[in-house]
Amino acid sequence: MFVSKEMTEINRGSLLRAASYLFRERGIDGVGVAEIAKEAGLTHGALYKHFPSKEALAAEAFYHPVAPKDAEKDGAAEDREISFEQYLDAMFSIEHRDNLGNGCPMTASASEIARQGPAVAASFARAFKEKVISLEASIKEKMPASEKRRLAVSALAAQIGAMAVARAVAKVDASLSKEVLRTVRKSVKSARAIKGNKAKRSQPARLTR
Amino acid sequence: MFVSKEMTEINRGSLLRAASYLFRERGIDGVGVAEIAKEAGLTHGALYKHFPSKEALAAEAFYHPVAPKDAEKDGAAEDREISFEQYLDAMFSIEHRDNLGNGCPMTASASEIARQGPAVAASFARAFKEKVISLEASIKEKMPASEKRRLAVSALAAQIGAMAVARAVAKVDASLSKEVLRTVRKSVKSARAIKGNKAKRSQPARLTR
DNA sequence: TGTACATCAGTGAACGCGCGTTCACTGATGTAC
DNA sequence: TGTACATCAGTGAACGCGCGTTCACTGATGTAC
Repeated sequence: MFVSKEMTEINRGSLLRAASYLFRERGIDGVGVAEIAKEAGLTHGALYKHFPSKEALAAEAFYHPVAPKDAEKDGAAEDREISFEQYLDAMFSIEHRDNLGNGCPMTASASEIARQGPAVAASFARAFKEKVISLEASIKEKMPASEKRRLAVSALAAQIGAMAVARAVAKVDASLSKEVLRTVRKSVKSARAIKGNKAKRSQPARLTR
Repeated sequence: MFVSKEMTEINRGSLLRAASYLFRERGIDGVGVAEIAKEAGLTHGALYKHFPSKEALAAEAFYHPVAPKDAEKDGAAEDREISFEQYLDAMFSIEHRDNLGNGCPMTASASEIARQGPAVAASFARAFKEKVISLEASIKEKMPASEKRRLAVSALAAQIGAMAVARAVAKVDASLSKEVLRTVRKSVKSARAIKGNKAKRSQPARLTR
């Protein structure tokens, strides 16, 4: 167990991957460093040779979430070429609710970020903005950039809220849990359709000004 | 300090009020029993004469949130007669972000409920449903009940998500924090306007079927 | 290429800390006489 | 109405526990000769 340079980097990657998965699944406060290290096949002591603190690890894990096991080396192969519609279907699905670990990194931790340190908050902000940009790019309808951004921000916020509620009540009121996901998805979708229509009418006039 | 029957009930109320405020402000995991008891002017030991556990206290505090200091005895004087529009303005305001303690009981705790026990989850579900009903009632536009419910559920979920994000990034990116609140509020409002319009056209046909 | 030795990732016991909870004790309240 | 005493809300020290973090130690790695 006593470790070549190559192995060191692999272990660091394992720690990040485990942290990324577990934080997304159960939130930052919901997982301890010991469990993260164990999941990575190490002890908690080793974790502190790679990261100065749990907060630093959390900040980095949020900064660039790591794919679970089948790591695709070729860059950002994640969010490639899926439509806004597909995004929404995936975001608000029951499967996503029950398997948040591979989903968006903000959902499970959302309401506890305010209690974390500034490094985590900054990382959360960055992750949020990137996701917004990624969402904007998936909107194919013609509409002003500001409308796209509004749609993307609203969709993300709605997803975070809906998922939090859906998970909170899942065990105690399964039908409410499903209703929330279904309902909010529908609202977001119809907002897009309508804004798309509105934009088609109003946008040319705006552009020529 | 050693307590008449009357004083006992007052103290119980103080504990509930302190818990309700602090849980709403900082989430269940963000506050300890000692702080709650201190806020109520008691010690943590006394708390366990009134509630068997922190979870039981949290469940009850969620069940019927208590007004802060100026306790209005005359029943549910809270949500009386404000319009959906005003609801939204209050929900998505900066003031609400920075003073969640007197706001809706779910926002600060949203993403940590899934880690709490079933009593808290049940209480959360109940609080959510009641808030939905209260919101539905504030929608004056003519539209099918199902549309009202969709609007109410979506507005609440969006608020929970937007507020979580707004609070998370408030210290680290103030403009993003404001943008999220403003943007999501606008989306919810326009969804209402549009659904209202759509409903006016399609609802009569639906009713006669 | 072979040998001696410094490096440093990883180990696991131990630390301090705050948490939720328990419990022996206190003494004003409020009942029984 | 006055006295004796059981009740029980409140106190605060103490409990066990899990947390994030530290640290003396280990021993394969990989460099210097």
